Amino acid sequence: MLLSQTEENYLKAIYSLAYANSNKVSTTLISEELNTKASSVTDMIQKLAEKDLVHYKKYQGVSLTEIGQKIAVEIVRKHRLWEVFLLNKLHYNWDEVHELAEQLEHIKSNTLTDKLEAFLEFPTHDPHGDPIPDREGNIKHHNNTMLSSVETGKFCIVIGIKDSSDPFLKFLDKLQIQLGSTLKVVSKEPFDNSMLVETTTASISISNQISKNLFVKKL
Amino acid sequence: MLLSQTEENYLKAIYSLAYANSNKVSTTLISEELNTKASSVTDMIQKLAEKDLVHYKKYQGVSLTEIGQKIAVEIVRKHRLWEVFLLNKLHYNWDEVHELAEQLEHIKSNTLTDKLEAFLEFPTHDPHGDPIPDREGNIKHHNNTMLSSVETGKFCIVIGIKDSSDPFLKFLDKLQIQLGSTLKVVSKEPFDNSMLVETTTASISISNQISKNLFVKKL
DNA sequence: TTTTATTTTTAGGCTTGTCTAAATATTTTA
DNA sequence: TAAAATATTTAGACAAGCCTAAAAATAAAA
Repeated sequence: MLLSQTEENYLKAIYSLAYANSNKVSTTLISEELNTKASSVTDMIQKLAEKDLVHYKKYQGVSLTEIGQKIAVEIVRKHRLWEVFLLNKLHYNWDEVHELAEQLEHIKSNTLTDKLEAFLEFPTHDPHGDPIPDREGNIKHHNNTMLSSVETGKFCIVIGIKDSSDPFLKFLDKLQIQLGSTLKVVSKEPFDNSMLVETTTASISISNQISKNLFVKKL
Repeated sequence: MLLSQTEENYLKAIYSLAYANSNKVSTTLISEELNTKASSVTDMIQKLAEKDLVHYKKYQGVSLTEIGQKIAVEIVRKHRLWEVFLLNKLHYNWDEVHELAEQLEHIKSNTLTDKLEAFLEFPTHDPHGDPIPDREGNIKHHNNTMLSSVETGKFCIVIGIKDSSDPFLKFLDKLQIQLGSTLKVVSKEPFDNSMLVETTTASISISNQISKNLFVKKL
């Protein structure tokens, strides 16, 4: 089945929203995700339903069919592999790769994704710490420990981030916090839940808003 | 200026046709190149003329403006760099890269092309032997010696091909003729202008149609 | 439970890029 | 150079994806 970029973007949007909102997704939610109007979403949903890519009953919201889900995961796979390429090979910063990957994920080829994956030596996670689905669409979800829940005095490694917004990524760049950075929680401030953290190079204060958005692995 | 993929493809088509046909290009020629109808071409030409990307007077054919030419060369640059990537890094065959590069050349980014070029270590030619324009759009054209004009007994190296059609590329693959292959012209047949040629591994008969399409450097 | 507010869908319209068919220009040929 | 052939342009239509405005359905509040 050959889909337009737009159709692919709808599937991807539904996929990520369904993941965050337990399956059924509303028209409005999709329209916000894609910066379109609800009426446009309805149009496209009906088109996708005709192609058996989504389950749809009027006024009841949408969910992906098995095929729709499979395609969505393939796009996610492509997106994340390209992100790795851009970061590891072309030396982009991790806050720059997303926008470009949004374009590259739509390149059509039977062989490209697998060749790219092999060239990158089968990475398991993208620069944001999100897992890369394998050829069959299987995804290994990493654990959900946030920096905010690490105890005082303990060490941990940054393995991913929850909020991939541009300002947040730029902020992390400034703090010199990267995937794989080792952090030590020196102290916590009960008043505002901020914490004092040591990196290998500096000692920094991190607000609760930040620490709730950093996935870590405890050491 | 932000152009659609379609607009970019028109500029590229006009560019390569103008190169082969001394500047002015006819509507029909473009329609054949792009597999559309002449009327569609007229529509698009008028749109491109409004944007000052082509010179156009009714019934008189089109040519690229300076800006149009600049954009066309940028697309060619991107196309050829991606071809090198696909061949050198992802290990595609040279008859497979063109179609994929047709997609990749439309990826929009201010920085991607230059980063890709650096990653590939500033290649000067693509897998078909065509020169890669530099950042400023300068192109080094290679010499025009065809295999058909090499004298009996002389050696030469394959540096490019004229006709990049899929069957031709596949045929070269089968003959194990690649960029950089050394050939020796053993004998020529005056009757049909075919020639007997020795590669490092075999001795093959090459028709005039083939030998007229292979750029070589005499040794 | 009935009214009010919100969400979703329908209806009709717009743009891009394409098409066919008809009209107009240019080129070729006799 | 006039008639015939060919090339180009115009006119009108269509699909994809989007929009606004209005109608219909659902959810929330009184």
